[in-house]
Amino acid sequence: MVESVTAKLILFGPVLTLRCSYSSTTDQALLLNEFTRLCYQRDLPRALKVMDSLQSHGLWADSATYSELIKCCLSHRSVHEGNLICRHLYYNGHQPMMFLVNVLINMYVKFNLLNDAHQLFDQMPERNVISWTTMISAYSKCKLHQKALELLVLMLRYSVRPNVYTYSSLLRACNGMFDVRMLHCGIIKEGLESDVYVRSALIDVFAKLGEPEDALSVFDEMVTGDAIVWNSIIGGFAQNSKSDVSLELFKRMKRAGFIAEQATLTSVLRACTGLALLELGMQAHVHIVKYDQDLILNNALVDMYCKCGSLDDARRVFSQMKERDVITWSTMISGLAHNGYSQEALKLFESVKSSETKPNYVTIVRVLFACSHAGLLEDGWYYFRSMKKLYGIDPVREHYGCMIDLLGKAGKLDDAVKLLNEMECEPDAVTWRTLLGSCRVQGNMVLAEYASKKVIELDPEDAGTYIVLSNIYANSQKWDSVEEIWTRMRDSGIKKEPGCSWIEVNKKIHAFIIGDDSHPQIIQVKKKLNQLIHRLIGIGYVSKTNFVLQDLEGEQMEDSLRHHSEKLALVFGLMTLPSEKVIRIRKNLRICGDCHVFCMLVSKLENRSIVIRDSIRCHHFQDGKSSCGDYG
DNA sequence: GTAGGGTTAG
Repeated sequence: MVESVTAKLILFGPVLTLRCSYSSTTDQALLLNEFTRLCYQRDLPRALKVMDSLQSHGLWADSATYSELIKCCLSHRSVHEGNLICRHLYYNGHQPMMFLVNVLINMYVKFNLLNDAHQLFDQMPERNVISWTTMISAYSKCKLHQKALELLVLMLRYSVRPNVYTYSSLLRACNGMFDVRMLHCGIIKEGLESDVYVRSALIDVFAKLGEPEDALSVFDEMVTGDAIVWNSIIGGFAQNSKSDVSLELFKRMKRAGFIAEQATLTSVLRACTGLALLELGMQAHVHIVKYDQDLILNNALVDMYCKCGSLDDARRVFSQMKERDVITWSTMISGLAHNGYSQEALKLFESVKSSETKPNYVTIVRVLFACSHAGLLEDGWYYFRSMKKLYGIDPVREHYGCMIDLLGKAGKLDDAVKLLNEMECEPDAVTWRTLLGSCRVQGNMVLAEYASKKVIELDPEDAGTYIVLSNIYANSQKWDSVEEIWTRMRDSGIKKEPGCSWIEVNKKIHAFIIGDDSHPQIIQVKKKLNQLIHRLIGIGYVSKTNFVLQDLEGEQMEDSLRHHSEKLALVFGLMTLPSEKVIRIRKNLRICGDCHVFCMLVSKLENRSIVIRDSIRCHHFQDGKSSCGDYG
């Protein structure tokens, strides 16, 4: 490493030694003065010229002056000039002060030239905590967490004590709880846990690793905080599917007198998206108007409107955006498909070509998702086969997953299996679950048994797999096998997630859970539901009894379907919302075939628009039809 | 004097 720096110096040296015109001490002092003046004026070109003359005299200015000049290089992103300064400082075996080397290392880090930074670091005769922290921070930012931790061990070996800067940098590099616990102990031992940066890093890393309780306890122990720590905790919960906690914390933040900025509002939108809270999301939109050209916020807004099933609003925000990036396009493509407009999604993707944006692998995943959601087999094959050639993107698991779904749902299970076997990466639980889903649609029990075995091997805790398999058996009246599955689930302590639907009425969220009568108006709701069912039967409604999970007969069988949570939420909506208002429901699981028919008929009978977001898509019911076509 | 924090698609 040292050799390469020396090589740079030799290359640079001889040219400059020719320009020697100053000789007396006064001249030298004047030259140094001139240099300092130019550096503080940030006049980079002239300062560099004078630097040449200094070098030919073997003169060096003071460290603060060079530090100014380097700042100037950084603000202009002038890598070449930064290199010239570095060579000058090491010219002729000169050793710059430790402080200045730290500044240089930092410069290389900011230029993303980690090797150059590390080279200077390696040849330092002495290093202080700042030298170490600069390198650790650099590796943390590049997600080279192992390297960052190695440097911590080394610095301790050199008896340099880490400080709050070191720890806050290091925490960002953690990707396992072991490292976090170890660092957390170090932080407490050194008495550094009250530092606000350390705390926000701890909160972020706990949230990132799916330990929101730990994140919250670090947050709650804090005596003083600032807006960014609030953003950390609100964002942390929003990213971990704990949107309700995130919104509660947002309320607390406002009560504490903090103003919501872009980052806060983005997380709040994400939380609204997670809970499908359109009304609240729209309220947030009002506060966002002053940041109307903030790209990240607008992206979050588009996503919120799409996932809350309000496509017109999403389209409006999208079309008014002055700047769009790959996330904007991917979000809108995905959002259209999510709401049943796959053809429009593909058209939009075609128009990405005339924009400046280059699609990335996520964009292609969303395009294939659009194809699979509408059964667009030919389009799917076209995009899948051409992605490498047209966009230079190699297919990964998610791309294969969409294709397997597309083929399987289109009845081409053999082709789906063939593609699964051809995958360059190992299929994971999600891949096999996708195939299993297709087996349910196609009623292929043999393949379903094989696929579910694979899913259970890879993800034994997932209740959904057992449920799908039990559904397949139930459809074929194989009640012994159904019973066997349920026994197996009981024995392994795996619990089925109960079906739950939520509806927002008058700024309050009402939850309806299957088998749970705790909603205060549940008796009226059920009574009204029964009346509605009778009226629907009058116009031809027949319960699709094969969606029942247990071996029940006749009346009982119909009853358990009758009380699916989305039906209860829908009836509650009919009872409480004004007739012109769209009824919007979010459900945690997929909507079942019976409820799907039920909603279509209700939309016609009651002349209502109904939007139900289930675990993978939005269904818009209007005038007896659903936006998802046959691909529910 | 030089080193550390929050936000968007999957």
